[in-house]
Amino acid sequence: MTGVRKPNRRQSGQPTIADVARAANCSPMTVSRVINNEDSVRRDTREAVLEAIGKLNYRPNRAARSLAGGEQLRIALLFDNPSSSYLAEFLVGALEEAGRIDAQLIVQGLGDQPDDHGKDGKKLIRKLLDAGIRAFVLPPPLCDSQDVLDLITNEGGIAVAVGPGFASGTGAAVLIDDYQAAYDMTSHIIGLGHQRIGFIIGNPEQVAAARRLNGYRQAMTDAGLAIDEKLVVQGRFTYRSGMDAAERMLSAAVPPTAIFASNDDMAAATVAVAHRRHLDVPSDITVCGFDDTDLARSIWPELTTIRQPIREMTAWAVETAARLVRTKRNGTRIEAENKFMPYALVRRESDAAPSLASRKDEVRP
Amino acid sequence: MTGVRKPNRRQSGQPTIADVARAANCSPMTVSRVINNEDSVRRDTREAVLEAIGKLNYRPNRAARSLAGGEQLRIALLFDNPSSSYLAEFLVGALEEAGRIDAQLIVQGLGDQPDDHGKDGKKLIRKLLDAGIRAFVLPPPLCDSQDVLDLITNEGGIAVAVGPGFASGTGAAVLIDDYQAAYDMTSHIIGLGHQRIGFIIGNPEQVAAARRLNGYRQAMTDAGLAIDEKLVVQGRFTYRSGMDAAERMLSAAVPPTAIFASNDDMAAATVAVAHRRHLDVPSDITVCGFDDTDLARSIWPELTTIRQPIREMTAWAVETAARLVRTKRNGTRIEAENKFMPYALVRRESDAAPSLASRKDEVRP
DNA sequence: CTGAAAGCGCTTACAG
DNA sequence: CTGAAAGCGCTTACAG
Repeated sequence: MTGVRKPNRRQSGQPTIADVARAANCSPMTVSRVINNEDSVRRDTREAVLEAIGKLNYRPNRAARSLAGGEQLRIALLFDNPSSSYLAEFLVGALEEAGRIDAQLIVQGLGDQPDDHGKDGKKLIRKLLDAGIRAFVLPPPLCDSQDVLDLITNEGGIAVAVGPGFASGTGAAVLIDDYQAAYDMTSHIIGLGHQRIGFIIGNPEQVAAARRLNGYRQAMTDAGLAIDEKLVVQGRFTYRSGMDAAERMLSAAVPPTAIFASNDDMAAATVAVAHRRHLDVPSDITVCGFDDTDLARSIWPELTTIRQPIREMTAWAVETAARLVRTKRNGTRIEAENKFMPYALVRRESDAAPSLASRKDEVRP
Repeated sequence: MTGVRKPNRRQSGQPTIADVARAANCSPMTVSRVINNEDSVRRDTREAVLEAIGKLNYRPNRAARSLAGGEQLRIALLFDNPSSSYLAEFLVGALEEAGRIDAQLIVQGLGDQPDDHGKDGKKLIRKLLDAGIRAFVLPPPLCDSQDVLDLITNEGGIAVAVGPGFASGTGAAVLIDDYQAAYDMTSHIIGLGHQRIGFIIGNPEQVAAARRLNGYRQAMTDAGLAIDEKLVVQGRFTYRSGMDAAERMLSAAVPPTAIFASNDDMAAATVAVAHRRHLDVPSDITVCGFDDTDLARSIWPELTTIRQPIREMTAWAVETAARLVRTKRNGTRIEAENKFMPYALVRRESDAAPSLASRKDEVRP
């Protein structure tokens, strides 16, 4: 009477798709369909399955899923950002999310040649596409390159941009409202009483840099303040470029009483230049940054700056990349998707009202 | 004559364990044994398998492995380092290696409460152990806590330390010779002509901090220079602690002509304090750091410092953690293992010979 | 709209 | 030291 004893190799004791099928009185196949959101399931069948899933607290086994599906969800995470504190946040956010959704992250830097990014990036992406990777998470300036985006799209890949100037037409993008953030910071500085406010522009390859510049300009205009074009200086988001820009501005016949650098590296450089010229920050000059990287708290005085939720942004990017790959595989059309995240103005010690000494130099409108 | 056509569901075209078995003229089982480093495989069999693996460029399918094995190689990567440029390097090294060996990384930060690390760390590690994770890669100061190490060992886990003061008795450690590196830097400063050289000590919880201090002391003594204990000041590896220490030293009746801060954050703070006091670096005072984080190149002047190969160190740690877990699973006894990596003194712009003005203040021995 | 069968690529549990 | 069989938990490819 005794049948062959089936060896039990189940480890976890977790319910399986078969358990759910039994509880819902259907086949495992139907459960699978419900899990994967296919719409060819009758409404009440679906509901019964969902109820069983809930009751049993069933969670699909990811390993089985990817083995059977012949897929392994691999997401390439390219980075190229000069700021390693940005990078650290970027990576941590991605790793946490990848762990959550069981995606494998392929992390690749773009080398250290500062001006070859376009080419390097395309070469690397081509290699990854050849290796069968279809999902890419791209930080700026890579995600601002239409060439790069086109390359990925043409090969059937998915690109999710983190912090671009605009969303790509074929993928998704997560960003903050750089324009509004710069507008807010500029208004904050104006609110302190400053009128001659300098601005250091970021890397011209990044659209976000232009948006920050526009925010500054509009805030100045809205406050009825004239913009002295000598005080709007091109930088490249690097420390070195910030030093050059600050030197130029502080050598002006009538120097600014405040400088808004469009990232923290350039703001830190501005503080260093000010100190070298024996100017106190903030009593002689206000300096504000953007990004709230570690550097903002690793210099003295600590920087007033704009904080982006970088971790959350990358996490969203990874999750979205995974989702879009699945969507695409199902043949569903993908709509461009933009996700705006909140930012915050973080006030620290590098800003203050202009001193009387500097005020008398000001050109009143 | 036509048999049943077997549907082919293979997607990737990647070679499987069966392909390797065919090429090596053995069973899949034997290939599996070789992959998993079991030692019950005859030498020439193993070699044939390895050759086939190499020739076919075979990579085990992760999903199949964890589905069949009921488990997945998961390595917890804990971090707690205040420096995000260190963290970025740390993560990139780990990710690259994890991709290579196909391990899943569980990345966890220890929160932001600065003084609760011991407790927090233990709690988190216990949670991870409960979740079945057996491999841990730990940076300082976590890896310097015997409590933490014991906890992991007692639960049958493996700990690999990155940059500890000493190797744990039950796991492995990868480090540089902090003592010798500090000795070299001190000798370098002495070689420039300095005699009053201050030193800022790091976090007392980290054994590496003490080693750096010892290197400094020995180099001074070997050069026949007296150490003024007023110029050996306790810091905590943070920017803030570096500022306090530098303030103290530069307020001394006879201030130093050079300061060797035992990490870059404290060195950067020292430069800021010097600037605030209108001292030029390096013409008025030499400042050197340790670690060569991004910060070293994000301030002006750029710091002369000691570079550690952090990426390589973490990569080794991940690889070793994976290897030790497998070894342990096989029941083989694990020997403590120490890996020393090379370091380099990177000379930049923050050091110079002492000026004549400062020389005349010096106490000649 | 639903299901029975076969298979994904590996490992466990035996057996020799 | 080596291998044949069965199974991990899911999905694909068919068939109705």
